[in-house]
This record gives sequence, C-alpha cells and structure tokens, in this order.
Amino acid sequence: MNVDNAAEALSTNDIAEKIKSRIHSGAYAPGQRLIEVDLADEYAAGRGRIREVFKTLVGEGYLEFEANRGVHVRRFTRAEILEMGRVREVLEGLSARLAAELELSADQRTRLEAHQEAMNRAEQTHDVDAYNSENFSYHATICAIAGNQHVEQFLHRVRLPLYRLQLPRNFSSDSMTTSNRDHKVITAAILSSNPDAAEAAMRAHVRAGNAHVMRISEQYFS
Amino acid sequence: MNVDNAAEALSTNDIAEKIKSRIHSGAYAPGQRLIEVDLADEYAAGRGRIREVFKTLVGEGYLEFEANRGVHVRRFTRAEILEMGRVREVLEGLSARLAAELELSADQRTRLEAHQEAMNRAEQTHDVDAYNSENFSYHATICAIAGNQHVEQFLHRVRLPLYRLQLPRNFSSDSMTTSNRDHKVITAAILSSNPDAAEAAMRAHVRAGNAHVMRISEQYFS
DNA sequence: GTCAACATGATTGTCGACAATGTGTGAACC
DNA sequence: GGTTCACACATTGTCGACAATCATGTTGAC
Repeated sequence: MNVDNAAEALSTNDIAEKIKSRIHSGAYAPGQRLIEVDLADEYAAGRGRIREVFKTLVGEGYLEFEANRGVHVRRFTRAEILEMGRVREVLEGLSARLAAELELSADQRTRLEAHQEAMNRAEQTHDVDAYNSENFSYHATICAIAGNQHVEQFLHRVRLPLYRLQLPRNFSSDSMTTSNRDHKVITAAILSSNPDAAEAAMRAHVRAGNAHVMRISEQYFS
Repeated sequence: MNVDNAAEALSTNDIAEKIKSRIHSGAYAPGQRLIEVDLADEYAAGRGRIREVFKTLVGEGYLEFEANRGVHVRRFTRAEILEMGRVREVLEGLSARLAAELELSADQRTRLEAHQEAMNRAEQTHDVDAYNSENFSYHATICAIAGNQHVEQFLHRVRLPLYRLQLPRNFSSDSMTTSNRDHKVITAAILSSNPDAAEAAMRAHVRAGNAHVMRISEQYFS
C-alpha cells in the first residue's frame, strides 16, 4: 500500500509489539499468512530478524507455524475457545483469590473501586463500549494486584481469542447488568479479604461468560 | 570434551529436544550461559538455527534471555517455585476435574488404575525412585485423559522446576504414604465421576507438595 | 477433455560474513 | 599501589546470498 515505508530503525522488540497490535486490531486477520520478506521490507529489517520475532510470537500464541509454509495468524475454533475458557475460569479464579489474600494498599483499593464505579456508570448509561473497555481493565487490575507473573502470562494467552471477539454486541445492555452483578460480588469479596468467596464468584462469572460464547453465531469463528 | 562431534544432520526440532533433555538431566545447569557458536558447533548447525531454537525455548520457559548477553538456563528461586506452585494447584485441580467429568473408556480406566497400583506397590516396598517416577506418570495420565491442550502445556511449564528438584530424598518413605493417600482419593473421585471431589482432592494434594517445597534446604535453589 | 510430467515462480530453510556490543587485561599515569 | 584509559578478545546482532521446498500453471500424450 504505502510506498514510503522507509521508516526509521525499529528494534526487534518494537517489531514484535507492532505485529501483536496489528493482530489485536485485526489488521492481520485470523488465518492470514505472514510472508517473511514482506514484513522484512515493511519494518526495514532483514528476514532473519523477522523469523526470530515469528518464533517468539508463536511461543506467545499469536501465530501458528507450519513447516515450509511459514506462519499464519492463529485462528480459534469455537471448541478451542471453550477449552481455553475452562482454563481461564480457574486462572481468573486464582487471580481473585490471590488478590483477596493480600492486605491491599490504599492505592490498590482505590484503583479497584474506581474501576467498579466506572462499570456501574457504564451500566446505568447503557454504554456498552465503555463497559467493555472497563471490564478488561478491571480484570487486569485484579491480576496486577494478585502479583503472580505466571497467572498474568497464562491469563493473557487464554484471553487472546476474546480480544478479537471484543465486539460491541458482545454485551447487550441486559447481559451487562448480569455481568456487573458478578463484579460487585467479586469486588466486595476482595476488599473484605475473603479468598474463598472471591475465587468462587470469579469462577462463576467466567463460567457465565463461557456459556455466552457457546451461543455466539458461528460466523465469528470463520 | 568430545573431539568427534561430527554427527549427522539434526533437524532443528531435534536440536531443541536435545537441549531440553540436557536441561532436564542437569547437563546444562541452572544459570549456565549457553554460547551460540559452541552449540552451533556441537549440533553441526549454523548460528541462526541455534538462535531460533533459543527463542523457542525462551518461550517455553527453559531459557532466559538477556540483551547482548544471549541466553542462560532458567534458574528458579524458592519464591518463584512457590508462585508457580499456586498456579499448579489450580491447573492440576482443573485437570482432575476435567478427567472426572468424562465417561472414561475401558483403556483409560485401566491405565489410571495401573499407575495407582504401581504407586501402591512402590509405597509398600519403600521404593522411593519408583514412586517418584510413577508419580509423574500418574499426573501426566490424568492430564492426558483431561484432554485440554492448554492445561497440558501450562502444567508442563509450572512443573519445570520440579524436574530438577526430582531428587531421591524428595520423598521420604513417610511423605510417600501421605502423598499416596491423596492419590487414592483422587483416583476414586475420577473413576466415580465426581468432578468436585476430584478437583478438591487434587488441589489439597498439590498444596501439600508446595508446603514441602517451603521446607526444602536452601542449597537446592543455588 | 483429462491427467501426468515438467517447468517456473514464490517462499522458506540455512549458512557464512561482517558490524555492534560488551568484557577483561594491561599499560600509563597519578 | 591504585585508578583510569585504551586496546584486544569474545560474543551477540544483523544482513544478504544461495539451496531446498512447495504451489502453480503449462505442455503434451492419450
């Protein structure tokens, strides 16, 4: 497309981040094959560097590798997403548990409450986009409070398919209310340092989300 | 050491497997730096290929990368192992739950029972090595029955530090009895299709193992 | 018209060479 | 003797070239 893809020197890490964000945004669509020389050209790098980035992104679950065919953007079937959903259930549950086990700092409490209130506002004003966005931040915040690197890393991986399914109609105004009811229970459990309740509520919450995936139209899985 | 490292052509995959097994066996010790040109020489490959293998193994948690310093074998602190232990707890729990949710085939029942009986025998004969080995197979079997790719993959990652800690004295004859008591409960829960019981028992079992790690001498973490 | 064999182009697989970076050693100076 | 600078060595970072492989389209025989 662009003729002037001269660009300045990008570090190998920058390239990886750019490719990831293009996958998230859908600029690189699920199933799309990525040609080494094209990207090398586009990012002003040699093929070797692109290849190494590919290997890293395969490891992170963004790309899939096929011998002598290179890589293509990972495509998730409904069955795979549900399989990942089961894992997400227990990991989000652990995340909530770990957060509830800690004595939260004032700052952590404030952040958690702020996200909860933002979701409450979005719910009342029926702002689906805002709710969606805050929903992600909320879960990320709990994960950050939990402070377990592996939980964070693994959760990121099993959440990958959701980013692409993160469409406005993913939340109807109705399911938004249901979802936020769960959030309030989780928030309360964490703030009152009740690990068992926090984990149980979070697991139920994610399980409900998975049930939602089961009802989504087949077209989204292409 | 060897002068005659001529060797035949190894596929890139073979190289990755060989490096992994050397890490497991301790031939490449935790913290040891791996020099690209040395391995390229040893495995009769170019440096580029070795670099790509490194990227893959970093992604799998075997190696750690440092800018301009290459890679070294991942070293786990006690705190990290305990952090991974928390994740292992819920993932092994999920593994047991998923297995218990299924209608097991005759073959699956047989395999599970065979491992349980092998552990029983090892317990009675106080054969710590056999018990250790069967213990790993037992957990792997449950995981295989569960049939969730992500559970399997993630569990493999959080089990990594245990392979190196898999030393004879890891199980005293006493703790072997305690451990196997858990196993019997888990096996029964899976065979009788009781997911809640299976998960709860497995979580308690892993939690006990983590408590054991907390008491291990500091020397093992080097 | 159909199919096989072949030729061709596109893409990945692999290597070696050179540049950039970091590390350690030794000499010069205070 | 101790500190600092500079040089040499070891190692990683990057690229371009060539070989191997795969996909596709074309030719020719039946």
